[in-house]
Amino acid sequence: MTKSKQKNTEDNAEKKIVEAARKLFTSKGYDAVKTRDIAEEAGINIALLNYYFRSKEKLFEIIMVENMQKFFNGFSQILNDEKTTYRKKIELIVSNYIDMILKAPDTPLFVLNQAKLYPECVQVRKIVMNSCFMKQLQDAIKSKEIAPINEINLMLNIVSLSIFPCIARPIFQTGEGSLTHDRFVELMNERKKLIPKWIFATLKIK
Amino acid sequence: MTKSKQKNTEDNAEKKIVEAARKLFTSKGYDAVKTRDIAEEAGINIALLNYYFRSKEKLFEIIMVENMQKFFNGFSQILNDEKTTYRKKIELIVSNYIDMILKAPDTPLFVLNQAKLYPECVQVRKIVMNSCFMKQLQDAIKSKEIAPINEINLMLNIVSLSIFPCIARPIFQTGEGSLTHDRFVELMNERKKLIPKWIFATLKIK
DNA sequence: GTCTATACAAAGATAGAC
DNA sequence: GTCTATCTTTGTATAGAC
Repeated sequence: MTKSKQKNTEDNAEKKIVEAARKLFTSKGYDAVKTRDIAEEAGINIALLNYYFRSKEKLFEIIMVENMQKFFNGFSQILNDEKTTYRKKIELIVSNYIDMILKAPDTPLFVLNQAKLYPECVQVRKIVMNSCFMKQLQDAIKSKEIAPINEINLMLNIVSLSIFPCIARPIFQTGEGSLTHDRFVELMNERKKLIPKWIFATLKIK
Repeated sequence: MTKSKQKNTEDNAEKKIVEAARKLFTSKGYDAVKTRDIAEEAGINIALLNYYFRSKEKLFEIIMVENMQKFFNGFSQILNDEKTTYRKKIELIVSNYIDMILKAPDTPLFVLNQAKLYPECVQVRKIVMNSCFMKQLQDAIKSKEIAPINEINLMLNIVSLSIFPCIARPIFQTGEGSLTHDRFVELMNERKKLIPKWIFATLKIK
């Protein structure tokens, strides 16, 4: 079968194009990236991009779906795990997002920019409101274990504290005497423990 | 003086171009906006855009500076007001940002995208670390009035809780049974009171 | 100051050779 | 599958009439 003669090699053109597109689209967005940039980054000819993916738009879609999944998949799994407590879920959401951010620092801003353009593509509120996590939370409020809190507020707080620091990082990372990469990683790893503590403290307020 | 014959009218072309550019650049960014879009939005000919501003880039710079000032000016003023306590400063930062966000909801994401492209243009860490607010905070820690907390963490928490919800709004605002505009405004106004409470709660943790 | 027309440049997509 | 060459479309900037 001559068709699959390239399937075994690791760095074929198709793969290199996707990798280049992932890097560029994720960090700069659709409009700022030119097909010629992708071709150069991948070390191939522009014509090949169209040969494999038909258009810039189709290629972008692949990268967008990838990023959306990276951003939301772990999240909804954690929220609906019947075996963990709501407190454990909070810890897991935080560490899950911080790990993701340290590995793929461009993904959050990419996803948020995309979500602004196409809000209809992202359906998080429903996922959150119908989740196992929400039920556990409402039970804890009913039994007076924790003080009443608006569920949207709580969810916003958890993701804000986890994700925003990575988005705002360029603002805090100025020239001299500033937040180095290593220090930032250290800080975010500390926050894995601290954010759940802070969140639990807010749940005690009457 | 024939030169200023248009200065008095309210809706001259120059002004209309800036307004159109503000709207489009702030919501979509530099690359996604075409000069023809701006001209159409302003109801003028493309040629006029070049006549008044020489290029798309120069026009963009005007809008960028506007947005940066909108985002940072109030912030550094509040941080350095000698007459307010650190607790009052926290309340003011929160309500200042939430007010700004409700009035100009596109500005935060615009600024963060810009800051990522040109981190050297934004010098916030220095402003925060050398501020009156920081000194007051360190005094409060020394006198055991509050538990020790990393200053960067505290600052991150305050701005995360205030700003992120507006950036993440499209994610939570799905089709049916969802966060309407009015409900969002209400929620954010509630958060003006709640965020300082939450922050103060975290300052009590040993 | 404002418009029309147009030049000039960049970007996306395709045909056809190898 | 990959390249060169080229076409089309789109975007930016300018010249010149009114």
